[in-house]
Amino acid sequence: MENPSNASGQATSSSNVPDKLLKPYDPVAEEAGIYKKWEDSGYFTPENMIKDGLTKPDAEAFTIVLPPPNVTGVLHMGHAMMITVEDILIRYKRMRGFRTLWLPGTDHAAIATQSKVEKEIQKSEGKSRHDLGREELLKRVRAFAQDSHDTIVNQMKVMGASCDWTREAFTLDETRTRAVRTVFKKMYDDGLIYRGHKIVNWDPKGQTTISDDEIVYEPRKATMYTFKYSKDFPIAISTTRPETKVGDVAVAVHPDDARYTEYIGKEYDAVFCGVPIHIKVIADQAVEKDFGTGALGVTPAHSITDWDIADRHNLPRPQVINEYAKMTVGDERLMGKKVLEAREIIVNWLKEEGLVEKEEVLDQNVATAERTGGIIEPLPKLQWFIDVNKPFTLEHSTIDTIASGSETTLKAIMRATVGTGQISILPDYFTKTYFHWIDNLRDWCISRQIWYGHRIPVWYRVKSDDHATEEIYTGVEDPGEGWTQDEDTLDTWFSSGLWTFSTLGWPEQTDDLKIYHPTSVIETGPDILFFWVARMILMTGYALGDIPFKTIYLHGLVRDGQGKKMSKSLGNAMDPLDIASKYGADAGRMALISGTTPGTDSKISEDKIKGYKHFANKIWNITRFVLSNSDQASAESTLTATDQVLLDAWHDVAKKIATDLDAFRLHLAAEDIYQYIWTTFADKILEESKPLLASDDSAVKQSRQKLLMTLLAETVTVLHPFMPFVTEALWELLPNPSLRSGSSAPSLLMIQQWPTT
RNA sequence: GCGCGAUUAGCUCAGUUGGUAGAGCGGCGCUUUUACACAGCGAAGGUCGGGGGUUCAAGUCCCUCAUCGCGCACCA
Repeated sequence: MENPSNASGQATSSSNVPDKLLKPYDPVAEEAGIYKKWEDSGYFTPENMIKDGLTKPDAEAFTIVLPPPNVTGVLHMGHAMMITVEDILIRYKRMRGFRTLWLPGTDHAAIATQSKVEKEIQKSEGKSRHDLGREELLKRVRAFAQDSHDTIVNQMKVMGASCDWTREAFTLDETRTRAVRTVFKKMYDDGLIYRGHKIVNWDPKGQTTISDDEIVYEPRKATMYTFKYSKDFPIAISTTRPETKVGDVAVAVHPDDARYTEYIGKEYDAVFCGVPIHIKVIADQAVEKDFGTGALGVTPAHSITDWDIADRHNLPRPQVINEYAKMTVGDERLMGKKVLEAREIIVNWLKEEGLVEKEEVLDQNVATAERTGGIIEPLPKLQWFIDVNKPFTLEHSTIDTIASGSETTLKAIMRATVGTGQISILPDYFTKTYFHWIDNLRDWCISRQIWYGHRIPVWYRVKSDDHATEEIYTGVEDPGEGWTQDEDTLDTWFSSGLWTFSTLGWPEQTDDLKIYHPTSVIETGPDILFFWVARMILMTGYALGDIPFKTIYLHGLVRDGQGKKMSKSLGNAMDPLDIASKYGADAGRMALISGTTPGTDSKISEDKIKGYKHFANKIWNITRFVLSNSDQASAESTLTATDQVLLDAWHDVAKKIATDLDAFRLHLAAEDIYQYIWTTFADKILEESKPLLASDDSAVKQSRQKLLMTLLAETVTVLHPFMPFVTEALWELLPNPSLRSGSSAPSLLMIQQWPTT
């Protein structure tokens, strides 16, 4: 090979230094090709690793199921964080000899996806879902989901995700549908799923129910009016929602409140803005003496606490507001009016009648729907629920403190698994948050009035003999002719809750299930600890009597350089693809993981990413130096005492990195390998080597050459989980690149063994 | 109201069981020395939010206050 003459004179060339090493590292030129080599090798699939003798057949399994990204668009930096953390763990464990499976998939995200597509259709065609009809809308949503899926998979590959694409799953595909229906039927038969007429969170904007967890509270100013229903009514009450008061059936006071004892049990009639109401004074512990007048107007149909009070006192529950947040009672003044208009009308009426005693403005949290922003209207509706407190028999259990065949509840399962430490949460202070949530957990409303999702596997028909009785069927298979399926779909978290085992083929008793379940780690953001993580624990405990995973690793939110939350509307969102094309996926990964601890929000800036691009180039140049100066390096050379000390010191570093990775301290591991390579290997060892390599003492020289080659191969190996692309590219350029003997497998760094044990 | 977290160098953050404060970026000075200027060398910069306590020793443990953020509840 000819010595390339370089104008900047930056390189000495040597016969074993490949041309491309003479130029700065170009991530964009390398990364796509490298991913293809990995993928073509088939080694993302653990069975192929075993087949080729790279993993022992009896090796312990290490499993992560990918938290399925919603098919609502593109991946953002939060996803990038998730993929980076998981890929580091997976690559590390693969190199440590585990039977390593990273199972990918996507989530149909029911309401999120449908509302996004609906919005787009409304915008481009001016049509609503009702104009299109159920089938046509679903067709559009599916097409959108497919597009979105393809984008996501591409983004993941660009980031270097080493997941087993042959096992890819979708929360709405056939296998997952079978899992959903199987669990539904089992829960229905156990009496844990029931259909009930209860007060639910109704989103008038999205025209659907939502769960408690899908509510976000927004602080607003509200006027609280203190008034009496009529002139001769003895007790004043307070409310910020006078329009609901036409639905009042009682006034509740605290049993110990001396001011009102004389009225308890008495009943009154009044005509409230044209609506006749009948009010009974009752005593209930739920009333706070010190709030307002200490008397609470009970509106059972439109307030969750009032519904419960009505339950306790056997009160009627007249509905006065409908699904469109409009009044359903009264004369022409109220009937059909929106709640806000009705409020004004009633306030004016109260004032005219001289019933208002006090008006004050206060701060209030208004419940809004996370997805649509609509103000939640509590309404009584016939919906499907999961009973979290009802005892049932758990036939088979490996959950600590819950024996097979014993009676338990879903709440108890969620408590036991985490309480005993069988599942641990990182950082552990979230354990407290988790228990707090369980304490406040009520029955889970699982039916949604949208079309995209798992349709509730319940069918109805009217009995032919009496033409009156309704028959109900629930099951995995469609019962066929004459039956009508429930119109509603399931909350998207129902199917996500099954994810760790539905992806492994359940309800079939597959080998995958035996080998890879329970999974090792679930890695996700704390924002879906309740939505998803807790539901997985619930569902797995119920369906399998087992835990879904051993460790919950919660990463923090990724914010921009100024600490602002990234969002499209703020224009500060970063696209993982842009970062990869500008700095390389490796740089993006290192920037995401360095200086971040689980549970803590992190900030990422282009400067930070740029720093790690420089790091990739640094290793590139280290390799150039080592290769051009150690061409006579031989494995047979003996290390001098000095060099042995240096090698041992590196092995100590490598061991610490392994310890940190085992304990999920990824940020420490990343910083240690970075520090070692740059400040120790490059700045010290390489510099000190220059005179030694020029030495006449061949023992010293050969020892040093061997040391450099060894350190290069091993540091590149240890860095691989963090920066898989540049390390793989360099591995290819090393002369004798195999740390794993006796295998005919292609010499990919990805499948090498970790250098220390 | 209950609970949780954060507060460390100009900026962004590490700091695993208590043992003389670290990194990256930025800034400053010097160096184009044959791996790399996407670099090297050097220096600067912190009473670890305030106060109190435990200890031979506290960024690290305890109490308290302040500010910021988060979760849950309440919201008549």
